[in-house]
Amino acid sequence: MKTIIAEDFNLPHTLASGQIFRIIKHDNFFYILTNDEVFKAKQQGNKLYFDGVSRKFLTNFFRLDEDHAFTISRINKDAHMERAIAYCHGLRIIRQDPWECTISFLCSSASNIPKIQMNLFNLSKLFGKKLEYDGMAFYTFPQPGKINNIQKIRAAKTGFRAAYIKKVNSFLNEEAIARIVELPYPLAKQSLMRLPGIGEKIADCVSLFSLDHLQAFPVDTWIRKSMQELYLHGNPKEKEIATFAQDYFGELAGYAQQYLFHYMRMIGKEKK
DNA sequence: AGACAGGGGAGTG
DNA sequence: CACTCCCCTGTC
Repeated sequence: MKTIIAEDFNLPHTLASGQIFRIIKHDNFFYILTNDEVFKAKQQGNKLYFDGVSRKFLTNFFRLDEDHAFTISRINKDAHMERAIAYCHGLRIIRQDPWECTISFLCSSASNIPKIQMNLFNLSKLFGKKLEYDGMAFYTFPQPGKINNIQKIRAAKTGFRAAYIKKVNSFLNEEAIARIVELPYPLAKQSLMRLPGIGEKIADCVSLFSLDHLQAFPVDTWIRKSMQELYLHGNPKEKEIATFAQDYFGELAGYAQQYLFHYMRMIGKEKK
C-alpha cells in the first residue's frame, strides 16, 4: 500500500460531489474506476492510502499538486461561501478523462446520481473490458467508437439519452477529443455544444471536470435555486446567472460552483 | 396504484 | 422565450 500526504484534501467530499460516478465503497476503501483504470484509496487525517495507480497519476487526478489554500482564498467572497467552504473543506475538482466525462454527463440530463451511476456501470459492463483487481471483477470504460449498438445502449437503461450517446460516440474519436482538449474555454464549450444532447450545462460540466477550465460554471437546477436564494432575486435567466458568477467569482468560478453545489445538496439531505 | 420529479436538450409555436 | 416531450427509476 502506498501513502501520500495530502493537505487540504477530503476524499469523501471530493468523491460524493457528483463529479465522477463509478465508485464502489468496499472494506473501508473507495474503489474508483476511471477510463481504463481501477484503483482504491482511503484517507486518515492528511494521509492518503492508495493502490492500483502511480503516485503521479493520483496527484494529477486529485490536483494534489495545486495550492488549495490559494484556490479557497479566491472563492471565499462572502458569508455564504464561507459556510460552504467550512462544510466542504478539502473538496477538489478532479481531473478526469474527457471522454468518460462527456458520456457521464450525457447520462445526467433529467436524471439523478444513483441512476447515472447505474447507466455507467451498465455501459462499462456491456462495452468495456473486464478487469480483475483485489479478487473482484470491474470493467473499463469503453473507448470512443465502442459504444455503437443502440439496443445495448438502451439495455443500459439510458432511455431517451441512448440516441445521443450513440451519435456522440460516432462523432468523437481520439483525434477529435485531442483537438477539443487544446481549445480555450469558450471554443471548447462551443465545440462540445455542437454535439447532439449537449447544451450549456453539460458542456460546462465537461469543461470544468475534464478540460481544466476552472472558470466554467455549470448551471443546473440546484445551482439555479442556490443562486436565486443567495445572490440574485426574482427569476434570473440562465445567462444572467452565468454572467453574474463569472464577474463575482472570477476565473475559479467553477470551484465556487462545486462548493455551493455540494454544500446545498448536503444541507438539503440533512434537513430531510 | 398512479403520479411525479430527478444535475437537460431539442424541437415547435 | 415558453412549452412539451423524450426514458426510466425511486418515491410519496
